[in-house]
Amino acid sequence: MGEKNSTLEKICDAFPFLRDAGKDVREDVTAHAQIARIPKGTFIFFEGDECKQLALVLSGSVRVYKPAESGREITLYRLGKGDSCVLTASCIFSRNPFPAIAYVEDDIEVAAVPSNVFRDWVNRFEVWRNYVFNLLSKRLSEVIATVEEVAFRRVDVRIAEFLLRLPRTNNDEIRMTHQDIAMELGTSREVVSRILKHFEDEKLIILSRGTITILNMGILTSKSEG
Amino acid sequence: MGEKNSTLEKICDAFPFLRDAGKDVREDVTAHAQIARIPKGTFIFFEGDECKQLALVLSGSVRVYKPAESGREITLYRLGKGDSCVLTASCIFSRNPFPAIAYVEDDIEVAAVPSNVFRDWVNRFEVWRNYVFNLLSKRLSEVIATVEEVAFRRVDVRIAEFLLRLPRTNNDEIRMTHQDIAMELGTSREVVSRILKHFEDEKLIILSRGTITILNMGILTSKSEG
DNA sequence: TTGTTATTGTGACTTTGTCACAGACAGCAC
DNA sequence: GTGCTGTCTGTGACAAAGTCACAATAACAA
Repeated sequence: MGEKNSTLEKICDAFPFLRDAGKDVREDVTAHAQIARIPKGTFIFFEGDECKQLALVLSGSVRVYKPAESGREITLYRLGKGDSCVLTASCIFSRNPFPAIAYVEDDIEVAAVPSNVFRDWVNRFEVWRNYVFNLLSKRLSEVIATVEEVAFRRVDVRIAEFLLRLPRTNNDEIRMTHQDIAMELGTSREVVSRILKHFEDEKLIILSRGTITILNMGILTSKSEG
Repeated sequence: MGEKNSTLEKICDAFPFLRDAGKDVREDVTAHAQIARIPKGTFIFFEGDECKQLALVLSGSVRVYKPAESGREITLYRLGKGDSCVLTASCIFSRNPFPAIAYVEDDIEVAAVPSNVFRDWVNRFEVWRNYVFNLLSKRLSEVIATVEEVAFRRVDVRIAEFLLRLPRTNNDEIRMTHQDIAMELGTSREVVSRILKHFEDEKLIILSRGTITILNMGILTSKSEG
């Protein structure tokens, strides 16, 4: 019983609207959600032909990206705490193939719910319906923002922006290869190397194998706005 | 009464799932949906701060696009028969600004439903929930396809493809300016002119002011696949 | 040490985007 | 007709981005 409560507590932490939800909603969650861990490197959604479980993400990170034949790829969005793969589920449900790939880049903890149970929740509870709508509109906004990025913005600006919102060590170091950045932004490794080299020439960063050290935040920031 | 029935008939024509739906669903539609016409050139969604009406499109065409500061723009998707702007509605409902612009490019006929009524339908009827989910997943697939296009595919290929799926007169003429094509694909007018000129040099098309005549479908098709 | 692999650098080239124009065409006024 | 006024298209020069082939280097294991 104590364990059950801590499970619900964990889920409420990622899905705060459940705190204000009715007792029936919360009891259903307790009754059907199974906490599970999925290790880094796992590709989700494509295991079986159908997905019988829907994953509500409690922690960790899932990268959803689109690959090209050429080998290039681009990140569309990420799933984190409070997200879930309803979108994939809805694609699969409506028999459209989901047009992207998702994989776990940071071990995730999920509350797994059988698809038919989740469907039932959406049928019965408005809070779940609202959740799903909000999530879907958020996703669409993100992907539209990606369209704008690739169609209209310069790559140097996008790289500067990207570097600035990346986690850094206390020495302002970023551990990431040029290839990784290219795959994030949908460009090619050579282009990233070239532009980073320019940044280094301008004393904005220092490059070494596998790490980028940020020297001059200010100018880099102004670049990311230009 | 005969009028009411013909209204429902019109709506069923665009939303065929209503034919198989329960009597309660259909009666609600008859009771609340108002047929209206919106003329070409109207910008939708941004009239008032909130949209109190949801439009179910019966005919015509709405272009949803993203503009850039430079003046360039790109089409994200279109709404036609059987579509609706639930997405916008959901964005507005969740207080995210809708990150694009929509305007009527071909007079549309819509069944207008008050937002709160539609919300009620979604709460009560599974057919409407399914409709909304299918629509949203379709939209997302479309926008993801757009990301792939701009990130990974060559402009000449995209233009060839675009020309081939455009409506033609019986003389294989397409009435459209280079600027229009550029705005469709998210590139610039000069690039379109340049590439069309190449196509003309290769005897694939003939250019004249405001029209493009397709000469050699076969080679153009093979280009569009390359 | 030597080999192996991942990562980065580089030069030459093509494609795409930008800018600043110059013509060319259609419609309309006169 | 002539001339005016937009809109549409063409062009040349350049910058930015993507592609290709290959060299150089760092990290690391055998």
